[in-house]
Amino acid sequence: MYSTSNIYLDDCTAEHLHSFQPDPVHSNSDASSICVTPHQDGEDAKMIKGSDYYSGGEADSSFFSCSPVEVNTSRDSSTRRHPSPASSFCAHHDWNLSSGHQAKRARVENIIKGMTSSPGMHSTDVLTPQYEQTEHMKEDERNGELPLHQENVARSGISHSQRRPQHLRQLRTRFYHVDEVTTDNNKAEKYPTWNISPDTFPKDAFTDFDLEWQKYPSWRKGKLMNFFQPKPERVKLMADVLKHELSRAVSRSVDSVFKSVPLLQTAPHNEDVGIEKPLQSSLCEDKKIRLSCDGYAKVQIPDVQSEALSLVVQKPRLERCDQRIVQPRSRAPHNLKPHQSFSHDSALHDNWLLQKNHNTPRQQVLGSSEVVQANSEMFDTQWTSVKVKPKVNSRRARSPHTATVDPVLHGRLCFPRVKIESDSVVKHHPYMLNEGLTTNHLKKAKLMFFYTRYPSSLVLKTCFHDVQFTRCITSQLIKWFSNFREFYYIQMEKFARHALVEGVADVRDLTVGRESELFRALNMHYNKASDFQVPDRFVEVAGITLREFYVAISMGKDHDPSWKKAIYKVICKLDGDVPTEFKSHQSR
DNA sequence: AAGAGCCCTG
DNA sequence: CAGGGCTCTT
Repeated sequence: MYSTSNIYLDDCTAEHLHSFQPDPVHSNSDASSICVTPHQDGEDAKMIKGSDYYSGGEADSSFFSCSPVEVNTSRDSSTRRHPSPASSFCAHHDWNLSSGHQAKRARVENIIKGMTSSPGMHSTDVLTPQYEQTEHMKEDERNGELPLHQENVARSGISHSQRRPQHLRQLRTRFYHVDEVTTDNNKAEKYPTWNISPDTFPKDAFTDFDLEWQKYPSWRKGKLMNFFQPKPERVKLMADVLKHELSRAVSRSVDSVFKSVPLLQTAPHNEDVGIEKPLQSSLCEDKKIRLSCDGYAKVQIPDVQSEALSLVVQKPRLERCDQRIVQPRSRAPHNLKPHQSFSHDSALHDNWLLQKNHNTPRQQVLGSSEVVQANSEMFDTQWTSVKVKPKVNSRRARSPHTATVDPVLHGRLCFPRVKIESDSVVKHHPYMLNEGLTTNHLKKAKLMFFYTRYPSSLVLKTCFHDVQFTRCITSQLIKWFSNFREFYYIQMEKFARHALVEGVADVRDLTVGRESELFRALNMHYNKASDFQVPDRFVEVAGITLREFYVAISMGKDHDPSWKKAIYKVICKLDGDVPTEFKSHQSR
């Protein structure tokens, strides 16, 4: 009897299995995915909210193709007794029903069919031609019923928020009718009529029933039949639906909380600690995450709130960072992203932008009216595209730890030669430490060079909080800065000699401006993208360095093998503090 | 002796 | 940028 429907449902099962692919594009054109995707937990739930999900007219039509009969929502049962197009699929049935019974049965089948219509089937493809074949006499009536359906299909321009309630209303309506069908089954004819008020049932419990229906073969194949069974069975089904809906809603809520809110963002904000006593950080290191010898991360939550907690404070608040903060040079502050989630990269980028906002007093004056009321979310836009790159350190790339690390932690730990394609993996392990340095660490180190040419290991540890400091890591960082200095001094010597050759007579004429060639060379090296606002202090230090070289060379000191050391001594004293933002736990 | 830093090289 | 040798300082 219901073989046709069941076969159809089986087909739909396959479709829905496919539709579980979290592919928004796919969803767009796949009606079944509309029904299935909501079932996907957490991350995929975002897709539902996304405009993609309901954006296309095709999606609209697909959605409604799920329930071609639902549009027949009139309470006038007398006009509903017609064979549905679905009944034509049941050509092999040998029942000798009255036309009225056939019509009712066909309607039920049509409901089922509508619920499980295959992906990409436009409602009109399924429904209209057969209607035209079998329902000529009902043409006027259908025209009266379809508008709700077709109007929605045609209304591709309306927003998701506008459409969604309509979807829900129709889903509800559908199930009222299903209930009506089953209720009428209990009546004399054992066939549906359409007299039951929708108010009989808790509407919201069924808003997604259609979706659930298609997700659970047992419901489709078994429970479906319950609609034609005595009321106790039906009530049981309703109860099942309600139970499932409730549990699913709870699950979704929990998932969404844990996925949308970085796990420890809810932890007490510890930025005060990081800002007010940044240099104490290393003293607290041992309270933080420790990595066991086999490379597995061992997370320890400190007994006392300290740097370890601050480690998980992912987003600095600009307004608290520094009074010198002004608007970024090149990015508008309103470039906000609705959802901000922490990631390895975004953290670095936050830092990076915070640095960018670090300006000198002169710039403060100029930009004081544009002080960023920073929402740290604004930074993610630029950084989410950056993937964790293989560690820079080739030596550590050969670390045996790599092989033993939990794959889930891999992304967070930024192990060498691991290309992390999924930010989601990276984002959800805020307690993890990097075992190695990444290119983002290198970028940060370069930016730090604008403030300090000779960072102490303490400063390095403070600024690279997310790195498990080993001797190797420390020496690598030191080596980086050694290389930075090398380039810096080479440039200085080069330009000093060039100035001498040029015939610059007075040292006071030797200045470094932001438009100078020397500055451009330095900026290109340490700030290649030029997206960081180089602090004026660095420009000043560069000028001093240049003049030191100029004087030394002009005085012939360069004949001394160690003539640069005196200059180094001067320059190292010009080191300034690294801005707090570099230290406040966003070193990645 | 150990470590820091510079220099040179690839 | 990394590796290695070298010098210098502690």
